[in-house]
Amino acid sequence: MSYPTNRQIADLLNRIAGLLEIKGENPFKIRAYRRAAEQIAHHGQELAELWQSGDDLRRLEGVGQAIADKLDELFRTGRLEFWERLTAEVPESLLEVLEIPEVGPALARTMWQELGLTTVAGVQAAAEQGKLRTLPRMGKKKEARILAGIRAMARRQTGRFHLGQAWPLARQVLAVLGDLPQVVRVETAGSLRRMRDTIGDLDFLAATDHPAAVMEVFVRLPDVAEVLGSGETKTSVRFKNGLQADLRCVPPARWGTALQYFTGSKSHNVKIRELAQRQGYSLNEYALTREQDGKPFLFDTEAALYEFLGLAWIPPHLREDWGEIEAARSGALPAGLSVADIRGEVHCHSTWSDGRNTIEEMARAALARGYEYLVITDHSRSLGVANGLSVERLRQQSREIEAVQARVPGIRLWQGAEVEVKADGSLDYPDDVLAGLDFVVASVHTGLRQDRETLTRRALAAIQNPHVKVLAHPTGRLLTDRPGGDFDMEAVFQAAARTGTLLEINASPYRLDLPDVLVRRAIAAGVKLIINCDAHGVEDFDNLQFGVATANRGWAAAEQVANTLPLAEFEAQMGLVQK
DNA sequence: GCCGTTTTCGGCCCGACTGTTTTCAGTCG
Ligand SMILES: Nc1nc2c(ncn2[C@H]2C[C@H](O)[C@@H](COP(=O)(O)OP(=O)(O)OP(=O)(O)O)O2)c(=O)[nH]1
Ligand SMILES: [Mg+2]
Ligand SMILES: [Mg+2]
Ligand SMILES: [Zn+2]
Repeated sequence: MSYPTNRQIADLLNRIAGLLEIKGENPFKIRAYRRAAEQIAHHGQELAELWQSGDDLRRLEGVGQAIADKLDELFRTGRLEFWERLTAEVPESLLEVLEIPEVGPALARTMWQELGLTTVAGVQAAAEQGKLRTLPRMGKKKEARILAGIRAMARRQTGRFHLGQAWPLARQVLAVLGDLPQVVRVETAGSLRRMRDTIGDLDFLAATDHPAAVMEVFVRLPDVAEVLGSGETKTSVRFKNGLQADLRCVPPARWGTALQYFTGSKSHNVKIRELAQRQGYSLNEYALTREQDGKPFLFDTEAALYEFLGLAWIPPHLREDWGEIEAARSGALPAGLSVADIRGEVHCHSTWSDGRNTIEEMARAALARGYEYLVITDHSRSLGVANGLSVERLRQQSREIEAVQARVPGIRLWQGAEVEVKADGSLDYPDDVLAGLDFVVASVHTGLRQDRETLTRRALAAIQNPHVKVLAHPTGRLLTDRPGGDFDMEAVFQAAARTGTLLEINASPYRLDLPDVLVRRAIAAGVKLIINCDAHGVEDFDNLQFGVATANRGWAAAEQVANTLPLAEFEAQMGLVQK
């Protein structure tokens, strides 16, 4: 029997919240379900394991007696009576209706009760026939907005995007807005500033006394397909590629509070505002207002605001309500690391397999970034689609790397390989070949849909192989569609901690693997990490910032990341021979 | 439903934009 994962539990609690909302339940109860769901989704250790070892699930924030009882029932029986009763009362398909932009719980309820609509298709048909406008507080315009929302959903333009799509577009927008004379300051906010692994929309904050002029430029940006809304201080657009963007404008004097607000996360904001309340203030994006006399306090910087509330400035990537507010109060925020702390990488490709640049070009690009070392790890022989190297070609490549090393003496090069972990757990080169390599990185690329036991056995075999120094992209997820394999990550972490095998934080925006949540859990388990761009071309080294952000979001410090070590120490620690 | 540097009961963040609302509800940030 397999237990529900944290993700599945969180989804269930969110679905309960949605149906309760349509039912018209107490909004605070609904918030409680959503809050529990979020905390559980962000918990690095599986609740099923905690439950099995007899831990009290109420230790999790947001989980009290009622939800703990439900989890207990779920783990014991695989069912939840409360959910079964609820779905008997409120059709589950209404949750899809709730997904339609512009359709909230109130409208979902009236459409269901007044018109018997319970599906997206039904709502669409009713809207096309002009039936929705007969409902209270409904009219032609609202009906049209709903139809547009359904079409956007059908074109799959309402999902989430990875950083590789969001980041470049955001830089372009930022450059245009930053050049305007009316703009005093402009910054990305929201999940992009926090560097979440996926981005729902782009958020921009501009400090200006002329918001209309700035928003005018914003809606005329080249790739804007549609203006979704535009008021005095805020405008939303959708770009041609489906990404949405919000621009919020505030007077320059409000910058500190506004940036804090618009950076989020939502649950972080709620907690900060509750903290302000307890201290006798009310906080919004404009000011911190003293309740007793209505005196407003304005802040130029976020740091000044956090300090006023008795907190250290919290880096945006930590603002997820994972305990960062408590840590900021007690001076226990993680030290973190920056891109400049990374001294080299041990996982990259060249034209020898599926890379776009030669070994020399990769070496020179790494050197130009200030790297002290680089391991070339082309694919191993069984990965035919990626032009994996035969043993013979591996030998030839070794001579090529030596030749490049002679031409590019400023950076230490080693020959490694990204070696397939085959379906039976064996590696793709024989031991003597592995022994001849300076650095072996192991990857599970194939058979990621195998069952938990098989997959975990493969990962453990790789970690325990004495030649393997790194397990690359450990979960195998691909953003934004493919979830990782069903590995027992707790077993993976324990094995890696025991053997000292490094777990990768793959910085590719398609992967970010380990994900932030698991980085945090891995660190707790004593695992050492390493951040690699898995560069397939020189420009991929720019992705390092995403990997570093993922480490930071997982509360890492430099000492837990092996490639923050300078060359000599790295060599010593990795047992690399001096040639 | 959860929770406690005033509380085990009584609170629970706060504001922008839209539409048909003639005084504000709903949705979203
Ligand atoms: N105080 C408060 N702030 C909010 C609320 N909803 C959103 N915000 C703030 C914090 C968010 O990070 C910011 C931008 O909102 P978004 O909906 O774009 O969320 P965010 O960018 O965090 O995630 P996303 O990737 O876009 O889904 O606005 C809210 O209900 N209350
Ligand atoms: Mg956003
Ligand atoms: Mg937004
Ligand atoms: Zn690779």
